Amino acid sequence: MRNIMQYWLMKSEPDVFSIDDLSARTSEPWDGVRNYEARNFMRDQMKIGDLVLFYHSNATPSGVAGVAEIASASYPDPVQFDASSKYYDPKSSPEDPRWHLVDVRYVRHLPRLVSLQEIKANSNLSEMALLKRSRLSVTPVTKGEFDEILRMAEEPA
DNA sequence: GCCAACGTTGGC
DNA sequence: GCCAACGTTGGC
Repeated sequence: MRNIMQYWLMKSEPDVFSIDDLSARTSEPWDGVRNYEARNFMRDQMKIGDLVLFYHSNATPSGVAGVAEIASASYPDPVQFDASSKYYDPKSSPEDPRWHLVDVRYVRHLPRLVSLQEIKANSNLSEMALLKRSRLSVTPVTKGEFDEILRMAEEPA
């Protein structure tokens, strides 16, 4: 039986790691997430091949810049054990890791950025978790929402 | 750079 | 277990 494809939105600050950076790599471990709900999505629900809206946060403007895909099963985030990392977690251990991640792989840039402002203005997207949970860096997206964002990117802003 | 939203920590 | 203090996210 084949798995049902799921859709996600993952935020990254483009000054730190942008869709251009992702496109230059084979895949990227999505490390540093330190929110339990976001972790649970990665650890428990993401499957290889799920599609991701790559969202630029803290940007001018912020918005969806591209598409990525989940490229690995979840595994413990290695930087949680690295005392020199800003993401080091002294309460975690390899025997009982607290933080898990997945690898993310570039699929494509959108023809243009679909801004947060446009997303807010589109009544088809009013239920997006992005809008309801503005601080969560990993959120689920419905197929309808995913398709709508891609459709918007094909049209002039 | 400001600050509102909101998740986490820790004293009690 | 409550909740005030604190820290972080992210739009503007």
